[in-house]
Formats: sequence, structure tokens, C-alpha cells
Amino acid sequence: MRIQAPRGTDDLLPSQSHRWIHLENEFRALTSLYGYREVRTPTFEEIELFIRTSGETSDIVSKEMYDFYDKGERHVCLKPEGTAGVARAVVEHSLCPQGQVARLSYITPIFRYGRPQKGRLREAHQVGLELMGSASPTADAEVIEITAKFYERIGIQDVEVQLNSIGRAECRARYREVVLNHFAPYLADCAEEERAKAEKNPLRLLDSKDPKAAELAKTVPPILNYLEDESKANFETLQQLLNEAKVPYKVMPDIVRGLDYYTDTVFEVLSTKLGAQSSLCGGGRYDNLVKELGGPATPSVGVAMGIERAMIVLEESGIEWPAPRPAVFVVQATEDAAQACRAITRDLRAAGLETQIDLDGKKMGNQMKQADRAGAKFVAMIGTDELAADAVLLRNLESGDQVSVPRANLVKEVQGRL
RNA sequence: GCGGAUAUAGCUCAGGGGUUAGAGCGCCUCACUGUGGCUGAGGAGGUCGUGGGUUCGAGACCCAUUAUCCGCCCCA
Repeated sequence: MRIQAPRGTDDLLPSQSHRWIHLENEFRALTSLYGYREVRTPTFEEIELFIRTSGETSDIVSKEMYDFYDKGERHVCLKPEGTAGVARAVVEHSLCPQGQVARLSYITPIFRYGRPQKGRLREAHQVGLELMGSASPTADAEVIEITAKFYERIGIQDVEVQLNSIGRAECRARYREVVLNHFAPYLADCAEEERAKAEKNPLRLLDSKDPKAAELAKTVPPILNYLEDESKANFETLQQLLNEAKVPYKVMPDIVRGLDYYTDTVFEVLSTKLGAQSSLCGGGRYDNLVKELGGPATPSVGVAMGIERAMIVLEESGIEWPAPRPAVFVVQATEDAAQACRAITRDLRAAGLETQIDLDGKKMGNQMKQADRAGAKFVAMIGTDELAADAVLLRNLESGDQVSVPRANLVKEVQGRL
């Protein structure tokens, strides 16, 4: 059988890669306005890193790790998410000394071993931010504002920012009992699998798709009622800050995140154009993570946005970004013009103009076709006449107009017409 | 990891037990006699996902396997 790309992976081809580059450039341009600097951490890490941070019982760790033993018997893992590696690097290089703030961004592949479908691959890609060293809700607001601005900037419309606070560990422990009690009638006679799930993370009951559970979920008191004073105050401040920044959001008491490290603020951005995988990004506050990795107490907040999912929404929305195209295709009308053509090609490129030229001595008509197919804006042609006159015939492929210009002026003539 | 659907040319798809497997688009060549897009004429390209089986005969039927898509779990 012919070798094909591994299950759940995708080749990014030239017809698409310019869109990714565009999205990444928009991300970099936006985040650098806020002072974020890019970090690149390894593609694989010791598996322990993710077990410690995401939590042993999280789905990511318990069933989706792309892990293996290397030749040195080290148990390693392709990173399933971006935050843990960045936090590890921050601790390792003391990037966020006490009392300071670090603003970091990343663009990375992530790996999760699950059953693939559209918008959920085994190798996916994310752009993300980590704002470390501040416990203030202004930090949460900054990250959420950038996230909203990012989608706005790339032209994604129908999005909804969903916001919640899940409090601190003690609050969640108390709320856990509330939920278990509330759902007791349901848990008494539901499937074993459901019960095990509820045991692991009772908050999952809140967004269950089981009709009976969903019914009970309507009447469960929200976790917001159980927040400690500080959490509650911060959540209120955050909402004021978002109002102030004119970032629309919706408080959703049932959003819970799958990773153990979140504290207080959690949020997601959803799109109506995504189907079952409706989540465009996820983020939240993680005040204990850096400390757990052996660093100083470093309250932090971050977000990770899925590139593939953004691309799906962009496509569904009919948003097209222009593909790169050559400014000039140089056509050799006769064989004796080949050297002159190579020379003007060099001149054009030296002037920063994307220029292509035929390699195989094809006929002129074929060269014109190549120019057309490549999407060139101009053809610069040299044949016997031009050679004699030291000129170049410059043809606009869109209008069909053409003029003969002195060879020495070619670059200027092209630049003047672009 | 569980359930379901699908797999035929580069792309989108037709063909449903019987001779050399088709279409549209794309690709190549030629003509239009220094010019692409339009037109016309030719042409290349498929072990019908892979491996077994049933049959006189399989692209069609059966089994397995791999991949994709949809739903669940979960999430980006």
C-alpha cells in the first residue's frame, strides 16, 4: 500500500499555507501590540510534566496522550497542549521573577490520541498566550480582550465569548458536594459510565447531554453562588473591565474546563459554524501551576486558540485571503534572448519583485500559459526586436495592454504600474 | 475508546455480477504562423483504498484491514 500521512494528520499545501501564514502574522502583529514575545518550547516533554499539570484523571492525560519511551528509556510525550511546556520553560529559565510580569506567546502543534474527525486531529495547531505574574482581573481582561480582538481582526464574526469562574480548590470541593446531592436521583439509576465520570469530575454533569441530567442541570444553583469573596469580587471586576473594553461576553455557569490547573476565571469562544467541535479556543486562570512546577508563586492567565478550527470558520464564512502571486513572468520569445531574460529576471528580483521564468525552453505560448497560471501581473518579454532595441515588452496580463520600455527602466516601469 | 456511513482518474462524481471502466473539470500536444484567458482537434492518466474469500466470471457480493466523514466521550 502507498504510504500515506499518519491517521489524524494533515499536509498543509501551498494552496492553503498562505492562509496559515496570514493568520499567524495577524496573531503576531496583534499580540506584539500588547508586548507579548514569542517562545518556542520542545515538541515533546517528559510525560510527568503533563500528568502533574493537567491532572491524572483529566481526559487528556488518561486517554489522549501521545506518549512513548525513547531509546534512553525516558517516558516522553508529544505535547497535548501549550501551557505546561511554557510554564516549565518559565521556571527553568526564571522568566518571571517575583513581582514581575511576563507576556509570552506561542504557535505550536499539539498532539492528542483520539479518534479524528473534522476539526479534531491527532496533530493540531494552536496559537496561544500566557500572561504570568499578575493576579489582577485586569490580566484576565487583557487576555480575553486580545482573544476577541484576534477573531475580529481575522474577520470571524459569529462568535460568543463564554465566561465563568470556577473558584479556588476549596470552593470547588464544596460545590462538588452540592452537585452530587443535586444529581443524586439521576446518579441512582444512570449508566455505570456516567457514574464513573461524575465521580471523577462532578462538574461535568452540568453540561451533560443526557436529557434527565440536563433537566436537573437547569435547577442546580450556579457555582457563582459558592465563590469565596475574593473570587467573586474578581469575577465582578473582570466583567466590568470587559464591559469597559466593549468585549461582548456571556456568563455561562456550566462551562467547566477539562484541565485541573484552572482556578477562578475560565472562558471559551464558540462559533455557530463548527458543529460538534464548536469550541474555537479555551483559556483561563491558573494561579498554582508555576508553583507546582517548582517556581515562585506566579498567578497567571492564558488562552489557546485552535488554528484548524479558525480556518474552518473562515472558510465557512467565505473569507478569502489573497494568494501570493508573481509580479512578473519573464518570457523568452526567442532562444537568443535567454541570457538577456535571465539578466532582467535577476534585476527584478534584486529590486524585491517576485519574478518567475521558464526553465525548460518551452515555446512562447506555453510560457504565456505558465505566466497566466502562476497569476503573474505582468509579462516581461524579450525577443529579436527587443534584443535589437535593448528594450523589453511589458504586458499587463489583466488588461492585455502592452508597451515597449527601455531595458534600463524595466524595474521602475513595473514598480510604477503595480 | 464506542456507534454509524463512505472509499472508482489530480479534483467532483457516475457505473451495481459478464467482453478492452466512464463523464465534467484539470493536465499535456497541436492549430489560431512573436502572446495567456475563448475555440477546435488529438493525447496522457485508474492493479476501482489494501488483503483475503464466494463465483465459470468481482469495481460491484462476503470477511478483515486501513483511511476519511458524522455522532458519542472530550476538546483546539
